Amino acid sequence: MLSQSISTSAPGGRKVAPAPAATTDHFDVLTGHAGLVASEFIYRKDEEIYGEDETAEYVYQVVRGAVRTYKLLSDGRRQIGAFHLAGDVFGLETGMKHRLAAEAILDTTVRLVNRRSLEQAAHSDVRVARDLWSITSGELRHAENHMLLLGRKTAMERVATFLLEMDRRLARAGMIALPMCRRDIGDYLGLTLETVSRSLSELQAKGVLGLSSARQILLRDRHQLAVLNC
Amino acid sequence: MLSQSISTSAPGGRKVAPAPAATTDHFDVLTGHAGLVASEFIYRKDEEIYGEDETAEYVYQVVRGAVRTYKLLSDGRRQIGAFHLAGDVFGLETGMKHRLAAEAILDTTVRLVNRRSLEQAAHSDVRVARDLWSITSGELRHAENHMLLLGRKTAMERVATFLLEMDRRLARAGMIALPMCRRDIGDYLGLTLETVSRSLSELQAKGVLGLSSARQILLRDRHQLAVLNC
DNA sequence: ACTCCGCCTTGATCGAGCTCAAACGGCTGC
DNA sequence: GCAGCCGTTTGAGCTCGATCAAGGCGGAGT
Repeated sequence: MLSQSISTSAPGGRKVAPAPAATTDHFDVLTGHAGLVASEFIYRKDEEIYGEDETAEYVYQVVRGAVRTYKLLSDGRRQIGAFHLAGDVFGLETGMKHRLAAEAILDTTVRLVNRRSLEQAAHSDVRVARDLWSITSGELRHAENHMLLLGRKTAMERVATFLLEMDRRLARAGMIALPMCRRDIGDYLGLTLETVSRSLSELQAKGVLGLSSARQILLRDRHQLAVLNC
Repeated sequence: MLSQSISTSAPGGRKVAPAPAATTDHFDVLTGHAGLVASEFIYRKDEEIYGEDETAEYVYQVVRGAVRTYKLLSDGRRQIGAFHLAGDVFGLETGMKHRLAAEAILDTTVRLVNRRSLEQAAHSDVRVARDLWSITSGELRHAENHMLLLGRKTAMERVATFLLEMDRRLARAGMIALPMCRRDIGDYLGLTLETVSRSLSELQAKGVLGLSSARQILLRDRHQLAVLNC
């Protein structure tokens, strides 16, 4: 089945969304400058956006939805490197290939721009070049923090750090509406889904958070989480 | 005691090395272009080069020796993010501050260049801008691979990956001469020094490697290591 | 040559998180 | 309204790597 309601042209065999087949409007977060052609696509839940080691033709920005990027070991063990939420850029590379695979966590709209035209813009506009570097640098900062988490934090500390990150990135009206399942969280934190579930239950029992449903979280005591976060 | 044999001027209160107080020669790996003033410094074993959250005034390149960059938790748990060996650039940031601390693993000579002058060069020369981005992107690639290691690999797999990385980066005449102690390796791999030691002993017992001394390693069966590395 | 000290190895035990298993709950489609 | 299913929770037992402990080894300094 197709990812989009109307199919027109397609990069990499995928189908183009109807309305803004080509716009000169934004990709603001990416470039801060116009002159680039951006298209919108919709990926369905669990659909692959690109694979590991696939040639990197496009750079992406999440419009609506959420994306996970990950690496796999040959036996199926998975490490999610990052979750990308509305506004986030992903898939930006300096080399030829994507170093992680990317999948939609739920039905997700992305804006994408040709990677070569972006590099061309960077060639003529130093501000674009600086923006590209800044995006990669931001990803590196996240990865460095995450290495500390994966290498040295306890399960409870990992979950606390995760909750504070999600609170910062997607809290609306004090509530966190998680787009991802427990397995995704586990594969992000280097834990099993059972350990994630147990940690959340323990935090709920202690009154640190409230779970109105499994994916609707209310943080009641951010200070306590921050202590766990070290 | 001072880090250098002769002291002259000093950035950040440190003492300048005698010979090349200012050269227009290289920092080749960094810029690929001249016009930048680079100084050389010597740091002694275990000396701090910069601290976490310290203002980033300089970008560094290892000339001789080795450097570890790391983050600490409040209780002293440490995660080493990377080892930087001869030729490697480190300390490059887009933000104001260093996100990891840096220490010399042993007596180490570094070349350093003012961060602002480097950014200025990037402003006028798009190739410099591209190089800076590439360096950060290379660090990100390493961090992404390391997240997979820290989140999902077993102790033996981590040690195997480490050995292959060091073989690639510093093998001379088929031998690996490790500059770092077992604790450093453990803090890099998210293990204890005892587990690192046990893993190496086991690999030696299996004939995969030979230890002429604790830090002199001969890889006898790279294929077996590659299998463990997945 | 000897001693000291830091680094490394090895052994014994412990425990945090994993694995295996079962039951629960909420959503979807009939 | 009901059945089935997927995601989640909870329980029980196990295992890998951590912790605690004791020696060994080799290089630096006297």
